[in-house]
Amino acid sequence: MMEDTVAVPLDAETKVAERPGDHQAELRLWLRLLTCTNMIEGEIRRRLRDTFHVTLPRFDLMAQLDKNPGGMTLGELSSRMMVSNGNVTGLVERLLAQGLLDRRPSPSDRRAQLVSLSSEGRRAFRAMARTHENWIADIFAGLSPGDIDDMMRLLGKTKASTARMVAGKDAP
Amino acid sequence: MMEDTVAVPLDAETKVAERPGDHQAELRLWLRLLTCTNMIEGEIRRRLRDTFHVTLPRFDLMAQLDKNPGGMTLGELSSRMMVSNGNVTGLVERLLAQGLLDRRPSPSDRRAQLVSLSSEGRRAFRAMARTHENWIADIFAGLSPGDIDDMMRLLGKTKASTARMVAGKDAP
DNA sequence: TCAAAATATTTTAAGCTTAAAGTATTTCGG
DNA sequence: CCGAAATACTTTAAGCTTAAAATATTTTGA
Repeated sequence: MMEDTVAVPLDAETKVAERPGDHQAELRLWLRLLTCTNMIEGEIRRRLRDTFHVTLPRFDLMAQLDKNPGGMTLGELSSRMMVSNGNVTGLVERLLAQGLLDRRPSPSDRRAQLVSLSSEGRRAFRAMARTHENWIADIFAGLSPGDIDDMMRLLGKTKASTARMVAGKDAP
Repeated sequence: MMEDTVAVPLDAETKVAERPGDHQAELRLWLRLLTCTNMIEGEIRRRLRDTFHVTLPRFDLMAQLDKNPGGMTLGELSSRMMVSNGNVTGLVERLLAQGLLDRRPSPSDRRAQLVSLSSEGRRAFRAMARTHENWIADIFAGLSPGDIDDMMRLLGKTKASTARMVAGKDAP
């Protein structure tokens, strides 16, 4: 059997199941990626809570609506946010109760409803978004513009590599 | 495109708040980092569930115990995993109920207890870890060794930059 | 047309997660 | 020694999240 054929697997796309199970570099990369992201996400959550008394999921939902002033259905929110339908149902309920959203039936589909930011919701979101943008800039202030470009490129490559594994891959 | 003179609300106050509030590059980087990490994490969760009927937090807890055969206190688990004490209490309860953990009182401190993998837990974890390692290798298969090095370095830089913001920073 | 399939949403049950408050024990300073 | 502070852990209340089942409506195809 092919033993010492270390030669770069190229794009072979053959599962890694090659020789020995030594994938320490990839494991360490994944651990660092996860730790780093969680650290940033935790800090953003903490600040949103302490400064604006809002949770990250609610902020994210409001951000989607801010980008779509015409309103969105729950299904659109669900797919844009990459979370389940039931999740969106609950988030919208709570934001409606806070008076940050408006809701109206879809004119074309009686199953669906359209939600959008209320005027209070839009005002609140704009204020939060400005500050949030500065937090993010501060967090990445240690990276040069070149670093940011490099990281964008590498993350793009990672995303593409991951996409090959998600959903099917083997499916005909 | 956006109108180009939106009169930046220049509310300064933070260090980044230089001239204009244009931190689009950093925002896009953060969005991509988050999306990429969530995509990978979601896939790993899905596979752990479908293949081994285990959740990621339980897998992570078992991984800590596998690295510490002498047993760990809940507090050690909590700080290593970077989650709250109450969270660990619940995870340990469920893993004990599954027979995957052993628990004994700490010989030196009657407030504390030591938990470790049961023999069944160790056997189960080892099997899962081997497969998990291959999943991670597959996911990052699109990155060259050089890419992995670059990404490790950039994430290290990001982590250091973030650490400056977390906990205090302004505190005297 | 009309029944079956697809779609939009809600409900349910289970688990993860946290902050804050509470309990038990240990440590420390006087 | 002894009371105060610190530490290890648990409990509680609230919210996030998902998969799966259920409901309502629309679309589709014979």
